[in-house]
Order: sequence, then C-alpha cells, then structure tokens
Amino acid sequence: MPALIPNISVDCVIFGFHEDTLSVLLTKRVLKDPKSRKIIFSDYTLQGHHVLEGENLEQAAVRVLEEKTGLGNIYLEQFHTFGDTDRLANEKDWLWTRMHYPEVHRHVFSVAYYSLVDSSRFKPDQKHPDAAWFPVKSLPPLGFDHNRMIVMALEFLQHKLRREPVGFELLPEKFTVTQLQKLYETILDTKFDKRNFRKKMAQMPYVVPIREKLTGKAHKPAQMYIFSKEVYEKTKTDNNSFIV
Amino acid sequence: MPALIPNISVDCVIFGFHEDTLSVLLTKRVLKDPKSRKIIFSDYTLQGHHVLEGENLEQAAVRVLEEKTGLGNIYLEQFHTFGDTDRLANEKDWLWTRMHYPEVHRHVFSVAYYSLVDSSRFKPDQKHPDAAWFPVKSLPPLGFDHNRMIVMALEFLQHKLRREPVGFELLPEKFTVTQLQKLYETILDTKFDKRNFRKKMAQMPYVVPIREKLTGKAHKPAQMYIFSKEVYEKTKTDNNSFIV
DNA sequence: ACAAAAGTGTTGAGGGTACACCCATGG
DNA sequence: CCATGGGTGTACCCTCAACACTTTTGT
Repeated sequence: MPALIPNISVDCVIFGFHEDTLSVLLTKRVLKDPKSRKIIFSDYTLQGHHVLEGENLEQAAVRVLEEKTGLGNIYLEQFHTFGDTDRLANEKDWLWTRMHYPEVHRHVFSVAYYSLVDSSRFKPDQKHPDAAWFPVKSLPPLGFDHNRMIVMALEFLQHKLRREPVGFELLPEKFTVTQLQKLYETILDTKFDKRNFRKKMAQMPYVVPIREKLTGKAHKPAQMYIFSKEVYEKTKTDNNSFIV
Repeated sequence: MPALIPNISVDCVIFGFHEDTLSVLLTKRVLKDPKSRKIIFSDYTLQGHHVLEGENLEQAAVRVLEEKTGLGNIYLEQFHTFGDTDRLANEKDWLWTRMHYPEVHRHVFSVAYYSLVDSSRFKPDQKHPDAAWFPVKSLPPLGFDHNRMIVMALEFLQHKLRREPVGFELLPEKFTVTQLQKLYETILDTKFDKRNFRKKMAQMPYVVPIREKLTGKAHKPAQMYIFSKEVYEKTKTDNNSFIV
C-alpha cells in the first residue's frame, strides 16, 4: 500500500433509505489509553481516509467506499471541500488522529462526497462490525466536523433530487410507486398527493412497470417498477426539474 | 509571508459582464529560458496560488482575488476540487511550475472557486498588467486544466442563477431592467420576452426602483434599479426559482 | 423627423393542486 | 368480513408564453 498524503483526506456521507427513514452510515470510533486500555472516549465518524500517493481524488473516494462497506459501483458525488485550519481544533480528534496516523498533519483538507446506496445491499455485520446506519434526524455525537458535512450533504442531495432522478439509487432495483413517493417525501421533507405523484411518474418514460407485483402484504398487491437509466439518458432535456 | 503548502492550491474563475458578454479574467503566463531569455511558450491561466501554511481555504481564495485584482468584498463560491494525478501531465505546465515554485509537488490538488465581479470595478491596467478579460465564448489557449475548470464553473453559475439572484453581483450598483435581462440571456443562453421578464422583476420586492434615470442615450431614459440584499434576505423562501 | 430603446396588457393553454371512493389481498 | 394500502379521474386556478404598439429622448 502506498504512503498516504498527510494533509488530504476524503470523507463519504453514505445515505441509505430504510423504513421511510433517511440514514447515514457511520463508524464507531473508540480511543483507548494505550497502556491501561481504558476507553478515553468513543463517538462516531463518517467513512473517510487519507488520499494515497499516486491516487486520484475520486479513486480515493471509491476505495473508501469499497473498504468500509465492501460495495462497488455506487453513486458518488463530490460536493464540498473543507479546509479550515481549526478542523482538528477539538482535542479529542487530534488525539485520536495522532494515535492512529502519526504522520498526518495538523491542517488536513478534506474533500467530501456523498453517495447513495440501496441499503438492502449493506447490512452492518460480518466484516464491518463497527459500521451502522443512523437516521439523519437523530445522529449520535460525531467526531471532526462531520456534523456539518452531513448537514451540507443533505442540502446538496435535496437540490440534486429536485433536478435529476437520483432517488432510484437509494431503492432496490424493483420498487413500488409508494416507496418512491415516501423517499421523495422524506428527503425533501414534504408531502405529495398520491394521485398527483403517480401522474408525474406516468409521464416519466424511464420509470418502467414490470410484470411483477409485490405480494405477501395484507392488501392489494402493488405494481413494481424499475428505473431505466438507458431510457432516461435518451429522453432527458436540460429542462428536467424532476419534482416540484 | 508563510510558506506555501506544496500540494494544495486554489484557482478562481472570475466572471465579469461587459457589453452583453460574459468574460473571464485571465493572466498571461510566459516561460522564458533562464539563460537566453528566449520565450519558450506563452499562454493564459486563471488566477490561482497555493494555500499558505495556517490559512483557511476560503481565506486563500480571498487572498488570491485581492492580490491579482486588488478587489475586496467579492462574491465567491467554491464549486469543485480537482485532484487527478495527471493534472500536471502537460510538460509545459510542469516546466513552468518547477521554474517558479520548485518546492511544489507533482500531484497538486486544486480547490476551484468562481467569483462574480462588477467588471467596471476592475480594468486591467496599472498594477495588474498581465490580467485581461476574455469572453467565455472565445478563450485563448489555457494552461493546466483551466479550460475544464471554466466550463464547469459556468455550469455551476447557470444553476445558481436559476435558483438565486446572484446576477446583480455582475452589474454596477445601479442598473436597468434591460441590462439585467441581457445578463440572464447571456449566461443562460436563452431569450426572454421583454414584457414577461419585467413582470417577473415587478414581483421581486428586492429589485428596487430608484429616483434616477439613465439619460444621455438617444432614446427614452431608462428607470434605474438597485438590488436590496436586505429585502431579499427577509422575503426569500425556499421556493425561489428565480428565473425559468 | 427619424432612429432607437423604454415601457406597457391581454389572452389562451397547460400544468399544478385539491379532492373521495372502490379494489384486491391477508389474516 | 375487516383492515390495509393500492389504485384511479375531474374541476379549478394560476402561472407561463405569445404577441404589437406608444413613449421619450438625442441627433
């Protein structure tokens, strides 16, 4: 493994959607006293790592995703770079950093990405025991400036969602209209009329009904759809405000 | 002056608006053979510089603007960070960099900002003889990956302009509706109906008519307006798609 | 008087919003 | 048979787009 660049890192705000809730994937961080093994503090952080020598920025983000979740081929978008000198002002963060990465500088610039994951693809278990989903609305104490990063990532996601059909990245391949509507309502923090929402969908050629229904529920089975990226690319205009 | 951080720079895409044209402020770059003083090559670059030790990112961008144009208090917005390993792949760029900043690394990460300037505030002259405005539509040969940066900056500006009233930053304090319309048409590359455009303006309480008319032209004098940031902040909603 | 840009209202079409009931299934 | 979410159509309003002529000045 090449050396890491001591003053540049990437952080990933990984969004997932479960049970009508938008969540972020966080990793538990624990600092123990090296001698007594007593826990000095513990909190959570985003998935992040320093960029390696000879590595492109985006490669670094992809690598972080892959290492921390095992997932590949994920929607990823850079949204902001954080470079204040006081990013590591909190003594806890500096202590932790020095302990784990002694070569790292005091002033680290972090390029932040957000990514959208079909959360059924990642259950925190097995090889990634410290990762867990937390609802955006009730986050645990976070290290570094990661609170600010999540808030900002959410704003970027909201803007993006209004302009382009990225919501599908958060759903399983096959989904129902109600699932999609819930997703939009949750992320944009609004309510939509069921009939009007379905009318919108009906106008989008890239939301394609398939010969399958969601059965097993104590009500009428729901028609399932897939998102066709191919149709979307062919039919999109620059005029596409997706919703609202 | 503190040492510069050898692998992090900021670049500023400075937009100005003159004579119904959107322009970018570029600086002439010349590389001469140190012995013969013969010109090896010459082209243009954006305004940029490395971040200094102990300096925040945004501070660095403000400093670059101030040093290169003498202007302060300018609209500034970060839009993307460029970090490909081959950013300095072009031999010219590497040659020039080594000559002027021997301490700089081969892999430099550049945080790019765009800024909007009332172009009447900066005429390239006096203390900044190498800076000049170039229409976005006809740029000279550019160094580094600055072409890509400008293209991307323009896309961000277009999105921003549709959502928020930032166009005023490119105009003098007092302006006419026609000037504003031309600005929107130029940046968004469309045409608007004069009457419909004026109706939109009339609905915006923060575009305030003043007791002054633009005289001296061989036609009916035009009403002048100012942009009230104060009124805007008080009346804005999250629902503000500004134009189109 | 003429050129040149400023300024001004109306109409029609389309899209968005509001709203209530029946349907198919599992338990 | 009942509870649960799935699925459907219409009427109104408001916003957006299209369109042509008069006004005021400088030369």
